[in-house]
Amino acid sequence: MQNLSKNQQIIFDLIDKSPEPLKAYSILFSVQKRGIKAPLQVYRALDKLVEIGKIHKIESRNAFIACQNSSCQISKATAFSICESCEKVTEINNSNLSKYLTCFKDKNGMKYNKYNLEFFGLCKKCVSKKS
Amino acid sequence: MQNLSKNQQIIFDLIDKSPEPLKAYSILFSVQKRGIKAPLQVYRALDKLVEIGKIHKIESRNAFIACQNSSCQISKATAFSICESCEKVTEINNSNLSKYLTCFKDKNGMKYNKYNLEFFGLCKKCVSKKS
DNA sequence: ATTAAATTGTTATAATATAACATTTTGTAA
DNA sequence: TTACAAAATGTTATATTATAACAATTTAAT
Ligand SMILES: [Zn+2]
Ligand SMILES: [Zn+2]
Ligand SMILES: [Zn+2]
Ligand SMILES: [Zn+2]
Repeated sequence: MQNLSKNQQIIFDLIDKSPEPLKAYSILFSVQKRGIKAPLQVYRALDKLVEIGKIHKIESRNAFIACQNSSCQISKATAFSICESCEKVTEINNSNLSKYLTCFKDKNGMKYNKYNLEFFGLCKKCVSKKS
Repeated sequence: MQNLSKNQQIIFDLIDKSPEPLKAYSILFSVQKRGIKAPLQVYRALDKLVEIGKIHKIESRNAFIACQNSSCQISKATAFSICESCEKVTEINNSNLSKYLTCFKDKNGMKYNKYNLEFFGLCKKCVSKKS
């Protein structure tokens, strides 16, 4: 794995330190003091980081999170749990699940080489708050 | 299931007839001749149609497709296959898969009440074209 | 008839993402 | 070490997707 470029490193560090998924323009705002001034600079770094599997995009939220697995095969098999109340997102690392989905074949005979799964619900904290 | 309103019906008909997922602004363009002139009118109808399970949003494409199952429990359990070459999208109706995912519990103990799964690959047509 | 909920209409604006082009840096191989 | 190609950067403008705010109208149940 090659080193990250300057912009990629700045943006990865920010996402990696964040306890929650970050949106592109909130990233842009945060890194402006470090010389990254335009949306494209952010999006290009994000694209690359996604491509090499260091971060993932949470599609339903248009937000980015650092890979918590180090075992996602370059973002080809991703699963997340999302709390609909506090918006906490956790990457799921479950070998049974990933095996099941990686091997899954539908009737149409199509061969899949990638999947993304998002679960929604209430995290433990939010469940207890409501009761 | 109550009847759809005028705007909802117009927009559902369009999506239902389309062989491919439709994007909001392409829908807007198509229904302007029928008196729907503003983005919000489209988005409101889309929101409602998603809510009642008549259509689904393909999150990775920001596009909408009619439900092909009639058995999606109000969009609480959705799975799609997406061809990365021709962008054909098919809703997967596989009881084994839906059972597995509906019952899935991760170590974190979080209880899920909804999921969305998107598979990516090459459809049969596109596979044979490349060989 | 009364009323609440849902839907519609409308203008403006926010948020997300890419096009196009020029320049610089980095890695690699003659 | 020079020459070349690939990757990354910088910059301006613009395209695409989505929501805020407010007023009016329609629908459906008492
Ligand atoms: Zn990961
Ligand atoms: Zn929560
Ligand atoms: Zn469906
Ligand atoms: Zn295809």
